[in-house]
Amino acid sequence: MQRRNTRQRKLILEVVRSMNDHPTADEIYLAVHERDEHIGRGTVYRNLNVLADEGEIVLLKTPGGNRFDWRTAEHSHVICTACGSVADVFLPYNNSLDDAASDSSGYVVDSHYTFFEGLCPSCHARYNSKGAA
Amino acid sequence: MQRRNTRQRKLILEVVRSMNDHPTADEIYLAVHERDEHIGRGTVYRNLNVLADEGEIVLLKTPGGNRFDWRTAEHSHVICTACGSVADVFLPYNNSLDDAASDSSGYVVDSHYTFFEGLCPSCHARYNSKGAA
DNA sequence: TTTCATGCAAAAGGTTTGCAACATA
DNA sequence: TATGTTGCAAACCTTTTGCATGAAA
Repeated sequence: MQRRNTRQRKLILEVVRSMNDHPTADEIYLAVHERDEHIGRGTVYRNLNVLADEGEIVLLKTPGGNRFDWRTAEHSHVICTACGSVADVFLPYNNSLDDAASDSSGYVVDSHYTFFEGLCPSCHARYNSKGAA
Repeated sequence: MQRRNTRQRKLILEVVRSMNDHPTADEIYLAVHERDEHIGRGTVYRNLNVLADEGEIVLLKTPGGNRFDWRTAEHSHVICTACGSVADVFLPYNNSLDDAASDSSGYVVDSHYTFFEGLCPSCHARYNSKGAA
């Protein structure tokens, strides 16, 4: 299937690249919709999948919805267990883990990703000031 | 909120413990429903969350639905990218990663989980015999 | 008896899809 | 001109929720 570089696809990629966080699909739809109110959700969701497929952006499956990241270099993520915000974590990729996992599971493992959980700076500050653990 | 150990809750826990894979919430509902056709989805989903909350079982968020695992000891998982099946991976937990992630992100990281991707034995065999990479 | 939990069905939240009209190559 | 893509709305799937009824403690 030969792909077409439509006006909409270009706009969606541009918008994702302009967003600094790790927006959910719907947040991207909202941002795109602000720039062109005739673009539908279907188009945005479809194109996000296409772009992720092509490697233009990275799909990040998180509880509460798929998120997308324009940084395609290998890196991990941390999610705030209080507010759900996501940030980047740059750590060296440990290839040997995949081999160890293959041995342990019997699957042919070719990759892994690590998801960290914790509190973002502002939630941490808030919890601390309220005295909760 | 004082919890009650209802007939339904006991049955649901029993069913999860009897399932060897990593069943999705709905698969568990189906299995429970086979034993008592009056139990509703709401009850099963509610109780799975309660049980996970209490630490009786472990909630595993995967694309395509939440899965549950009766093995509560720390371990990782591998998912087959072809058929979606999930298996256990027993690897030592690397505490130092959390510190490194804290440094990298600015979050206060307290845990992480690693998700492996690959092919399960039967999908691997199938792909190989068909000649695909 | 008190109040937490159930069963049912409806709602919610996120994503995908069918299809006729449209636009890109 | 051929066919991938859009826009719209409806369908889907998984999970949550409202509420009257039922059952643990």
